[in-house]
Amino acid sequence: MLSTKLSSVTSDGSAGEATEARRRRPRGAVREGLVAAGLELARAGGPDAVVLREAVRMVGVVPNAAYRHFANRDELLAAVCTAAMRELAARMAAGVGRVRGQRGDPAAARRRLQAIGRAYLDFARAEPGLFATAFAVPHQHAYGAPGAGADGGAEPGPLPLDQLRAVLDELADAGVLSRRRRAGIEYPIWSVVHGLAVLTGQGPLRDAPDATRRHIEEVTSAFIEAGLS
Amino acid sequence: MLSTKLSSVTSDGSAGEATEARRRRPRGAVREGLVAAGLELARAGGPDAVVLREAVRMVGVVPNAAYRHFANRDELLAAVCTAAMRELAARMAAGVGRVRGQRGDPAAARRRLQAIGRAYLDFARAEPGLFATAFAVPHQHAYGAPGAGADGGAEPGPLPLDQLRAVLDELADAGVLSRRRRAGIEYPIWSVVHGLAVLTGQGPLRDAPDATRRHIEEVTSAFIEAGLS
DNA sequence: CTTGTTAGTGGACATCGTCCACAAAATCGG
DNA sequence: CCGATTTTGTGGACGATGTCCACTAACAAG
Repeated sequence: MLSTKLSSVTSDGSAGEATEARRRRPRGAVREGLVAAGLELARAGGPDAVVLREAVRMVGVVPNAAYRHFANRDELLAAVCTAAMRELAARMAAGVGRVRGQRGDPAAARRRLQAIGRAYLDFARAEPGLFATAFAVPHQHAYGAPGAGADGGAEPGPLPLDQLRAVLDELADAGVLSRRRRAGIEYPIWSVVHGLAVLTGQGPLRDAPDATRRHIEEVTSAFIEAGLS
Repeated sequence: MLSTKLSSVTSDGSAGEATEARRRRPRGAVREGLVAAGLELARAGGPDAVVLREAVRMVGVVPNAAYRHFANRDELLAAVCTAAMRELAARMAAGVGRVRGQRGDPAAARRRLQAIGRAYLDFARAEPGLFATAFAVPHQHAYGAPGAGADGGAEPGPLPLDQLRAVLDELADAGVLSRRRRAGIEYPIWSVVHGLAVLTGQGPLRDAPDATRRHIEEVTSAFIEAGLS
C-alpha cells in the first residue's frame, strides 16, 4: 500500500499538535510527494484518477499548498505523466539489458528487438494506468528529437523511441536490416507495438481471451519480422 | 455551429412562457439530443469534454432530465462513444467505396487497403476529439466478434475491424496475400495504423512537422506492403 | 534583529455528478 | 371519453473538485 503520506510528526518524535507542524518538511519534499501520490493514483486509475485534492490529502497538506509547486492540476498531471514515461523507459531498458550477446551478433540484436517490444507490451499489461498516463500528457511534452531530455527531472534515461532506435541501428550494423530499410523504420515498428498495446489494453480488443491474445502477438511478431527484410 | 438545442416554443408557434412548454418534445428527442450534444462536445474536446450538465444545457432541459435516459454520465458517454465509432466506420466505408475496380482485381484490392488506412488516419487527424472518444468507452463495449452489433442503435454498419477483414479477404482472394499470411494479419495491420494515428495525434509525435509526418506515413505504408508478402 | 521571500493555511466560489421528492404529460384499460 | 398508471421533466439539495484571495509562519540574508 506504499503510503506516500509524509509523517507529520515534529522532529522530536512526538506528534505535532498545538504548535502546528508547519514547514517541517525538507525542501522539495511536498512537490516530490505530490508527484509520487499522483503516480499512485495514476497507477490505480489512469490519468483521470490523478485528482489534486486526493494527492494533497495523501501528502498531508492542504489543497492550496499544491499551487506553490504547480500552476494548476494540469501541470501536476504533466509531472506525473513524465514520471510514468520514465517508468516505462526503465522497464524497457531493463528488459533489453537482460538479453545477453555481443553487440555484433545478429541473433542477439534480434532478441533485443524482441525484448523491447515484449517489455513495452508487458508494461502496458501490468500497469495499464501508468501506461495510459505516460501518453496522456495534457498539452505539450517536447519529445521525438534525438537529444531531447530538456525536462527538469533527474536524468530522463533513454526514451522509448531512442531505445528502439539503438536496437534498430544494431540490427542494421549486424546486417539483418538493410540500410535502405533502416531509414525511418522505427516509426512503423513503434506504431505496431503501441497500437497493439492500446487496442488490447483499453481498446476494443481489451477482453479478448488470452489464447487469442497470444495468437495476435505471434502474428504481430511475424509481421514485424517480415517488415525487416 | 449546428445548434442541437431543441426549440422550446409550443406547437402554436408562440414562445411558451407562463404555461411552461413542458414535454413538448417528440418521443426520443431528448435522448437523441443529448447524444448529439455530447458528440459536439466530444468533437471539440474529446471524451473528457462530454459533461452532462453542458449537454443538457444545449438540449434545453434540466440536468436531471438526463437521468431518465441514462443511468449516469458514463452511460451517456458510452452512447457518444458508440456514435463516434459509427462516424469513423462511416468515413472508412466512404473512403473504400470511392475506390473503383472489380472485386477480383489485385490492384484494386491493394488500393482499397490503402484507402482504409488513409480514411482511418484522416479521420484521426481531422477529428481528434471524436477519434479519441470512439476508443474511450468507459468500461465495456462488446466488440471484435465478427457478427457483433448487439447494440441498440440504428444499423451499426460494418465496424472498422470488419471492414479491414473484408479488404484483406479480397486481397487473399486476388492472390496478393497468401492464405498462410492472411490468418490473423488484420491485427498487426490495424495496430500499425491505429498506433500511428495515436502517436502522431495525441501522442509524443503529435507536433512533428508535416514533412516528417508524410515521411512516416510513406515508410509505414511500405512496411505494411512488406508485411503482406 | 529586521526584512523580504517562500511555502503552507483558511475560507470561499463556481461547477460538476448525482439523489430525492414532486408534478405534469402521455398512455392505456375500461 | 375518463380516470389510473407510467413516463418524463422540474426544483432543490449535497458532496467533491479545481481554483482564487488574503493571511501568516518559517526560513535566508543583511
